[in-house]
Amino acid sequence: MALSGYDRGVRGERVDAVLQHMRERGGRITTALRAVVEVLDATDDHLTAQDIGAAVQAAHPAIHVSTVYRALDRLSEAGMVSHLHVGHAPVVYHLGQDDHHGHLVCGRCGAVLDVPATVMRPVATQVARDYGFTVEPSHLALGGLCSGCAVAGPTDARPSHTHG
Amino acid sequence: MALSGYDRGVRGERVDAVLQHMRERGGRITTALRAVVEVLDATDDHLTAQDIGAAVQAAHPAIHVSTVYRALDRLSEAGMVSHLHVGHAPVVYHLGQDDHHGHLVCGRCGAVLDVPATVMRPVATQVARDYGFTVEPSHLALGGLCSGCAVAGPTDARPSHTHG
DNA sequence: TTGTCTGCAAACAATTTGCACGGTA
DNA sequence: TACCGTGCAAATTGTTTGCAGACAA
Repeated sequence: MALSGYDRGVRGERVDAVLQHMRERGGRITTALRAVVEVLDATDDHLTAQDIGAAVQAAHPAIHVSTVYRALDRLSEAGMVSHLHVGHAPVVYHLGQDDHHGHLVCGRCGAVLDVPATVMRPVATQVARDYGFTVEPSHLALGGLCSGCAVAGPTDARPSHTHG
Repeated sequence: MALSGYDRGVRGERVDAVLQHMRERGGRITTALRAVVEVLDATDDHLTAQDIGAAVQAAHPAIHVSTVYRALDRLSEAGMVSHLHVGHAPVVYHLGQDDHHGHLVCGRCGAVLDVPATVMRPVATQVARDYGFTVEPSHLALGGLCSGCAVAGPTDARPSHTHG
């Protein structure tokens, strides 16, 4: 899912770029950190911490989920990873600061589609004017049904716990 | 917070209307159910289950939080109550099916502002056309900063756990 | 009377944290 | 070598569930 409608950089190269950035920031490049970044880089999906943990452990069984959380924290602070709250499901993470896009979250299958921030701009402008509310495109999520699920009927925004 | 920009019906009358609806639906009108509805009716705020539990227990100490959850479930199924996921904070509930409005969620103070669905319509239309995605206005939340918090600087959408 | 709801406690899932140790710089 | 980052286990938080009893209809 999470079919990116636009370019997000060349896969693989991104891993090095991110790690380089983390290094310059004074952080240490550990096995866990690298593994997390690689997992995130290897997919267009928006992954939960558990998803990432499982993927990381496939290669490095000793790496604990709590370490994944801490790596994600570190990456978030550095602005290299963003998170998104999708309904009642766990938080999903993805590579890159997403200042430049919003999200469409399917309430049925849990898919997350990225949309350029430009789509959101009109609403952002209007609520700024009418409510004094500053929309942060990065933390923007529109609930609804993706094209695949729309044919299956309405939703209660209560998808099964697994997503994707 | 949650300054309703439009009318939501006369307070108090709503309680009876909701309970009446529940009765007609075949449900039983218990002390807990009535208390939950009254709490929701008494505020424009969007309350967490814990908030509601506390308020309910002020009048009826014996009523358990799990009962509040079950009452909210019942009310949700009946379409009398809607819930909203705000960032990493707990789910908030409010009276009325909110098919007709969206939400602005402040990432700093946790305030939830209601906005008429019309504001969201342009985006809804555009993503429907471009992505085949059907936006459900009820499950729509724009993250950002409310007017009060905007002056205090940017956010990480990581407010303190308590909100309001 | 009867079956829905409730109270309680325990289960659960996601995430965080304290502490001593290990590995990166 | 000096710390940052890690592993583990335990604590937290929000929410759900099983069960026996209570109460609305």
